[in-house]
Amino acid sequence: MSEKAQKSTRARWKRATSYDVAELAGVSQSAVSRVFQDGASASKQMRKRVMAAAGKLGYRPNAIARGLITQRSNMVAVIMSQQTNLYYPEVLVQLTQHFSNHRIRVLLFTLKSEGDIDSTLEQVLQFRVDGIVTAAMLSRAQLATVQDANIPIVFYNRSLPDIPSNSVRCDQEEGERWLVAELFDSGHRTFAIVSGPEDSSVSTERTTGALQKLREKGVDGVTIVTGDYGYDSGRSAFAGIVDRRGGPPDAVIAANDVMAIGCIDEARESYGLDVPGDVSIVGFDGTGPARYAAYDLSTVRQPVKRMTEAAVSMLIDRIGNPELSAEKRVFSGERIRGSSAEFAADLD
Amino acid sequence: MSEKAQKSTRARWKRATSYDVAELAGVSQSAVSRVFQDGASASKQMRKRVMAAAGKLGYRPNAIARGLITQRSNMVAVIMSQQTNLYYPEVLVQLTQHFSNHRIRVLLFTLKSEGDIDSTLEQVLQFRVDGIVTAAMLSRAQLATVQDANIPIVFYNRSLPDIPSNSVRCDQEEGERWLVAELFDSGHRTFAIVSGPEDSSVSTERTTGALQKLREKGVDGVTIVTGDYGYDSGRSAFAGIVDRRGGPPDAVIAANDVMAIGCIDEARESYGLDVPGDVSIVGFDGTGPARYAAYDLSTVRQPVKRMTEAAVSMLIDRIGNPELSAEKRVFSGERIRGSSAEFAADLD
DNA sequence: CGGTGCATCGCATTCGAATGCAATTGCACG
DNA sequence: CGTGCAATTGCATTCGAATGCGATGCACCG
Repeated sequence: MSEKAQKSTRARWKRATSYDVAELAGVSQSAVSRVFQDGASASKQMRKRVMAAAGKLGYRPNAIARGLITQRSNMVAVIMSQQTNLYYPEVLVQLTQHFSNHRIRVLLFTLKSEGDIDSTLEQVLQFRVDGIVTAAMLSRAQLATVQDANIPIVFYNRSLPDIPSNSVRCDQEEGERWLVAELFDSGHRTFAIVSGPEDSSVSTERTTGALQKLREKGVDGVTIVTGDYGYDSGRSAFAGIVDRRGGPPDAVIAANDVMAIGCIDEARESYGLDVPGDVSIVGFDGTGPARYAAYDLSTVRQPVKRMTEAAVSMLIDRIGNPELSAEKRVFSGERIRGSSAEFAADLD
Repeated sequence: MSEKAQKSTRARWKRATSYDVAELAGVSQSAVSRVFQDGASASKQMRKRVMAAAGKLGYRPNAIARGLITQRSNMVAVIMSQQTNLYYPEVLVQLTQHFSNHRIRVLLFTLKSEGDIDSTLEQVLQFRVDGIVTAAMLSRAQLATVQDANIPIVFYNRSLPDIPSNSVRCDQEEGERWLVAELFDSGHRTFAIVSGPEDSSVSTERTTGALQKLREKGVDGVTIVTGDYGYDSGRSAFAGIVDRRGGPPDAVIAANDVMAIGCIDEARESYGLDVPGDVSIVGFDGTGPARYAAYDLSTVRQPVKRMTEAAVSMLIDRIGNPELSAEKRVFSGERIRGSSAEFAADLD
């Protein structure tokens, strides 16, 4: 196993290259290269000799050098805005998993704020990734930069209107409209919204969807407070709502599950309210905690598995064929009726 | 911005190289290379000319090619066993963040099971990463492979006993002993343990720590059931415990917070038990949900920020100086008294 | 005005593997 | 045993940037 002694001229130890293997096996470097490829032609005995020598030297092909000559790094960049949103880790893991089935590796980029994309993007481009999946919004100029560099890109849960670009997303507005409709139809008349951070496009869409339906139903006087997707911000948001209105509304619509849970806890603990008796609270995402018995949220679950699969296959298709025209795929969320909101059970 | 028209002989578009820039600027390729480096010597006007040409061509240095010649990929591998454990995503994000402060990128590897490390490791090695952080256990042979390849590696939350290797971890056993001691001292006498998956070394340590202290206190007849770190497994684990014992124990020690929450829900909902009145339940990790008012777990929080910082700086030190001898850093967890377990408040 | 030293720049080579092309081998068949 | 075709193999070049070394220029000093 560990017979690396052969050339260890004291300290400096260089990793074996295909030339070393070739020399030891008494063949050419190209032969070695071919043995370590899939479709290449090499005789059975050649394979054996080369593999033997390679094993002895502990040789493995250098993916960096390979990438240089083949113009394929076999890496994709995944860009995520570093948010408290519990929902992204799952996305990340799924993406990684699916890509790895195609022998592609994920190079991870997280953003402190959605602000410093520019420098991040520069990095991404320098690494010559084969493609990009971004869960952070890009400006028109930034997208243009990427396209000029000829790198396929897929937007996750966001898309630029009127611009041909690839995206996979969950219909946030539709989901939110459903939640509101259910609340309204089961008798709720006063509403408050806890939105996410200002720079989150997902939050914007959710808020828009909710307001749309509320307006349609003729509801006004909706209190809107801003959170940061975190638990504490949910709690203080609820307090803020009660404060501003002088009492709780019939229903609170939180931009994600975690804040919804924060609202519930604050309602119960600090105001002694019954949820859903006194106030109904709904979330969005359908992440783990939404199912916890103490909360049992009504929410909309994003079909993460299907969405990530779609993103991966769209990207891979474009890597293989850059001429493919843009495509946007929109998935409906799965509607979940929990018990933290009083929905009329017989409707729908 | 988008003046990429210059050489677009129809379709095939090649990205600008340092030679293209050199030609346009009327200087040598080495000059271009030097302008794009930190410590290199280049006159002010040279900088200007080159930057102008580079801007016109949309040139950016090719990190792949650079990596080949400098023998530094500026990438590190992070290996995580794909687990439900809510706690890892945070670790991942933190690691990425800290590495990026050192201009190092994270190449992510997730494992379906801790089993297929071998193939994963092979991949890692092929990509010539500068270092590795692993949150999955490696066998002795696997570690040897990595060390033979001369790649610094840091274990996260696990370490090989008796083998000089770098690791950063939280003292799981100590934390668990504290939890058990508190429970015992406040009167609990019958115990059950919900462990994590068999192949999770972290779970093993936690269970060991708990059993240690229990034995020390003279407790026996401890029921042990196995879970998978997930919510549902927590619920069924509790049911299994009651089933096997013919009733609930005084206290349940879950290997992580999520399973603890599952236990609580099952106890309350399916058995009508009061937590912590009838049964005390403790967890481990100190992740977000542990603080939710409905659960308010007694748990041990891992100091993620400090641990990840430590891991990153240890690794970077070793990348800079491979001769540094091995080091193990152990952090104590932060002890959190929630209300899901009845601890005697006046002690300690 | 000649000499010394430093900053700057270009030349040529290097990193490790893939691949087009040509040369060689092997094999089947007549 | 000769021919033809296909499968192997080797040679030489290529990918894009970094860097040791030598050449040049310039300032400054005596």
